[in-house]
Amino acid sequence: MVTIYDVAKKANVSPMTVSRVINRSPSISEKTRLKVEAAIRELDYIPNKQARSLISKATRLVSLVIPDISNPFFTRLTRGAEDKALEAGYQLLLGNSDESADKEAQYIELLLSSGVDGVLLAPAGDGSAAALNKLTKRGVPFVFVDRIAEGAACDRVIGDNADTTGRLVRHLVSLGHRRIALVNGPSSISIARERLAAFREALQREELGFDPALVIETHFKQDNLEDIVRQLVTLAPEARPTAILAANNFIGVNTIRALRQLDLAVPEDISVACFDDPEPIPEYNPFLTVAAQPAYEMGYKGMQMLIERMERAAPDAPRTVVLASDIIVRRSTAAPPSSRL
Amino acid sequence: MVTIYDVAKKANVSPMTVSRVINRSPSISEKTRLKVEAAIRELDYIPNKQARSLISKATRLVSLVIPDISNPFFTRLTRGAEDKALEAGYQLLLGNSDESADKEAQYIELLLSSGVDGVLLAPAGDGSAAALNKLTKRGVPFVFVDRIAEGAACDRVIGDNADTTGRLVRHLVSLGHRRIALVNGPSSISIARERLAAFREALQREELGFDPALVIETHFKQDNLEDIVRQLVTLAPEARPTAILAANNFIGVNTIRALRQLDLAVPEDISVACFDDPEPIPEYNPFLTVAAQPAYEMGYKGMQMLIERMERAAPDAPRTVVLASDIIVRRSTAAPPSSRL
DNA sequence: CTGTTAGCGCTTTCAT
DNA sequence: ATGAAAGCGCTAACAG
Repeated sequence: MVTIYDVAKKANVSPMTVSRVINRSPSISEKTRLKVEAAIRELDYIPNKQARSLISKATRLVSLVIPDISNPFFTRLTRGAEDKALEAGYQLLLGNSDESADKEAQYIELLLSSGVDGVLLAPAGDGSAAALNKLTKRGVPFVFVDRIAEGAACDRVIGDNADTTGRLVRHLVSLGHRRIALVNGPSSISIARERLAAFREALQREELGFDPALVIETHFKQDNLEDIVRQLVTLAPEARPTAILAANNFIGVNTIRALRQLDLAVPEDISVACFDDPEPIPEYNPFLTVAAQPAYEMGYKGMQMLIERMERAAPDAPRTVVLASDIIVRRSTAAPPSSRL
Repeated sequence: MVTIYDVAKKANVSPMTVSRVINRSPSISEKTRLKVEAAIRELDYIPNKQARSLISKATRLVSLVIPDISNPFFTRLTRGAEDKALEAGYQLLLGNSDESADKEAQYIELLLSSGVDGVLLAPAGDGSAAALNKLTKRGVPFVFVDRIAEGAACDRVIGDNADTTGRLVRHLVSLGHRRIALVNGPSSISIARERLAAFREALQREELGFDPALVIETHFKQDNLEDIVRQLVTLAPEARPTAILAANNFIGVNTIRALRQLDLAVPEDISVACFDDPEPIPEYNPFLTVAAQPAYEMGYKGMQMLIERMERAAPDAPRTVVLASDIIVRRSTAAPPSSRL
């Protein structure tokens, strides 16, 4: 391995001078600098980050911890985070928590020993707070994206769940739907709580009653929704929902699969809309009506805020950035069957 | 920061003893071990990886360099790679090359100074070889996934392009197609070359002539394919293709978009099939007929081979693993218009 | 502008 | 089974 000593010897200077050249110290004569740079090139010298980090306590490593990179929403978010990280000279360590607070905690433990400079996180739930305390204790800043964990005061970039939910409900009501079901994520996750609260408010605003039987809680990654959906569609005709709002793209897609298994046509028999676009590639055969959250921007902005924290360029008080969604109306929503009689 | 010295003092032993406990050295008395472990827990001590790496020359960091995480094929591949890495105690550094050899080279430069133990790579093209030489020179092993760069003898996990192309062509021919176009990726990328060669062989096997006008080279990330597609569909009726084979999911999807813009219906007017499924989530409204490559397995197996290299548990000779695809017939392919008259 | 000294946190080596 | 000394590659702090 080539070290500064090798370079120093070749350039006939002290190791410290080499260090100064690497770090672009201004107090180096042009002549010496050129001499050292030549030696560096000749020897193909690359500074050892481990040694530097040992002194500086900074690694230029950041981590992004998300539930699952396979979900197109998080894929886009990841791409945004990576782009910003690279721009600022940080490298991105990727971790999937699979919506498990345990796996997330394990991962954070790993990060602690890797010495990451910061963590961008879509927490698996409020149970994340314990692991996050360890980060705080070690002075590793973190920022929430998409979701937050209760009990941690830190920067966050989140979607406007109230507004978005309201607009989705508005869309369905404007089509003529009066009984709308919500298939939600676990209430341990902030976005599920916010979406439920906004759902109730939206129903009230539309002067529709709230029927607890039309709200079902499942997991954001649950793929078999047949039982849940059957429960909804086998309600008495006057209680049965004519539209289903799914709290994320996974639930949306799997709701449609379940409806198909139950021989119900979307949107003829029942309408479906969801949060987050399941389509990864600009549309060619899109089906689901969705509230498309700006996932790329969430990742990008979240990383930007994290970098500001790491570089102590942010005010002490936690900041909140709220991003709006686009409602994209596609084929999965239409007027309810009754209004078409 | 808590160091082994702090732990040593608290446990009334020497730092070396603490080091032995951390590293599970067998030559430690049960009693001492317990004492040290208690001190570690009390002080919330976490070993500093930078210091360890400085001595061991290993970082337990691996990198995955792919063209674009946004492509569902690479998303799945990434998930496979991450799962295997975590299993083996490695952390994954993610890099997007955007199909640019320059960006890839820059990224590899970064990796070199980060001291990654190995790199899993879907090279942007044959131009990658130069950057890869630097890895070789520094003794950093790398493994190819999905694609290879000419001029580097290393392990690889690739798809069976010959067989897959043959089966896709077979499918189209069996529907009655006689004139099939290939919209391919750049010939600087191995999979594009292999798919073209296999395409020619398949046509020959099916006793169809090869028409160079029906092969068009574009980029795997090009999103506006209108000109290219127009060029194909405005050929004289007897020369016009009745089916288009797209060399990846992006090209497939954008071919369909372009056809739509040209007011051509798929599959009524023209059939389309492609490599790699553009669907990220188990089917709910799939349209494109595809050759689904086992992306997750590619990532997983590739990472496994890389780990074997890093840990010197592999034979010297480069290994090649070839994985087969599934042909999934969906709605975008049907009999050609002529046969339906 | 350049060099010397010391030490970051840990482990290797050699003693005991 | 345990410890003392030296040093991994680099830079902060000081000296000149």
